[in-house]
Amino acid sequence: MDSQFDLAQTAPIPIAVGRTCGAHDCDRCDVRDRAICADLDSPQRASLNRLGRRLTVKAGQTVMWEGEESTLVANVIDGTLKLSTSTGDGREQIVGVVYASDFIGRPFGARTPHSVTALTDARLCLYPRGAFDGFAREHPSLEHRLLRRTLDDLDRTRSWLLLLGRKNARGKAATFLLDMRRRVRADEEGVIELPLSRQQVADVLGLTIETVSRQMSEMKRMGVIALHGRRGVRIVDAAWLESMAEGD
Amino acid sequence: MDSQFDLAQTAPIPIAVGRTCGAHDCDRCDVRDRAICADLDSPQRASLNRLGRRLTVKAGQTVMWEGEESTLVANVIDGTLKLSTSTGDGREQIVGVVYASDFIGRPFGARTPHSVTALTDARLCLYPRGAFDGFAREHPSLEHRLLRRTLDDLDRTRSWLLLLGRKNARGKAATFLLDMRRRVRADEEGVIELPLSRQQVADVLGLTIETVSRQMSEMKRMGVIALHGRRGVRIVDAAWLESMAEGD
DNA sequence: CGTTCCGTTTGACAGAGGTCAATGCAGGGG
DNA sequence: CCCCTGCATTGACCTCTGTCAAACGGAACG
Repeated sequence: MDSQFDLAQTAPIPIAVGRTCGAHDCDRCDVRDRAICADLDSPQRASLNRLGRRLTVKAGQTVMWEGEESTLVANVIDGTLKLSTSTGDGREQIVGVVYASDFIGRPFGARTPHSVTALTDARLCLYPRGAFDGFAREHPSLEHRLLRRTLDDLDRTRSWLLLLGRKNARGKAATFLLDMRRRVRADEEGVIELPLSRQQVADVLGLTIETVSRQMSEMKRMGVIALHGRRGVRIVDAAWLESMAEGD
Repeated sequence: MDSQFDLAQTAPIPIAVGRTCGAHDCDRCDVRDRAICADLDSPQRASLNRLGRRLTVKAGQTVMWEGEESTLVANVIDGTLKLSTSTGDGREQIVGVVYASDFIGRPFGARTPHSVTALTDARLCLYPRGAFDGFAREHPSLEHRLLRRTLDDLDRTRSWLLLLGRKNARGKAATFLLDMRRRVRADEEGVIELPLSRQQVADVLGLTIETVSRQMSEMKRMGVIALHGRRGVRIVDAAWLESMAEGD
């Protein structure tokens, strides 16, 4: 149901092919004070760093597959990735979108419950799961950050249940745009560059690409938003959008 | 959208009205080895116990309200409760169902993101959030249990996104029944007593009560399940149900 | 044992969104 | 600079699920 884009690009690329480089300098890391390692002191960060490695992935590459053994976890240094699952007959649902400083993978568990695929080129800080688990158990401040982050993820995911279960297409599209406004920085003219294609937006919202397109077009016609090319959106009337998100 | 049942019973009952009793004996607690306090030693459990109190709630009572300040967290000793959110115009979505030994409330956060309402009579082990947070920070083994539990919750919630976003009514109903089979013990004849009314099942699946009812009736007609009264279900052909859950 | 209440089931109908198909258009390559 | 590829938009149609309404039936009560 997702485009051939993903299938074509991800199938032949095992994770080892991503470009890895040796240790990097954690003290100068871009996401140092937002990632889960933020509360570690410099020597602790260094020893965590020794467990892992950097990985650069290109847009479209899949880093982890749904249902496979959970062997890796990672911090996102840079870029945007999607978490997704599929039904037996191939319909896809995106269950999360992660950004710089977010954490991916399944610590303390045998299987990765969803696939992780890069939406943009991305840089990761990759750790073997077993080693990470051990390190985490010995560093409560790390586990604490991970716990808070997981609790936040859970809250956000549960609010998405309300969207998928009870909102109509209009409300879904409006909620999505408001969420993007919070998560993606706009340019000087207030235009947000969506990290997702129309199909991927549909996969987030539990809709078809046609319905998403129709909703966007109609909101544009109404003057709530303006569209700039395929990925650009400018929110013209945020209050109106908010009322739509609640279902009017 | 949920029945008057909830509104009538929950509105006038502030939490303080639930029957509380003094400290209980943690060492003899029913859920002692499954709840998050499982890895504490006896004196640690005792000091946690001193922070909290027992609370007995009746079916229909709401223990926490969506959006209110997060002042309480709790272990479920016994009974079943639902977590729910609503849209501005009153449509409800159940975002989780919790059972004995589960943990409820929002530690390390200002607001409770969803309401918690008892589906059956229930007993809770209630802690002030601030005190619990402090205790948790000082006891990594407790935080570790909480982290694992939260990671499991997140996985389960994400798989529910797939259900709500991409499955049809048939697939939703079938998946729900299979989930109940795992979570609720059947009697000698294999009959599962659902902890949810039809309306509540609808609120879990993002459907209307009529659609749920029709799906159940048709599955009965097909011989996949048998219905016993309002809440009883016996799964006759689990394999068939599983194929329906995947979408055939 | 009958009555009432309320959750559940069933039916008829309508509409939101999915499906299928054609057209439009942005962006990269020759 | 133009063409070509593939995503996006638009349109026509149909299906699934929601809505509204009525009938049913189990449980509690008199």
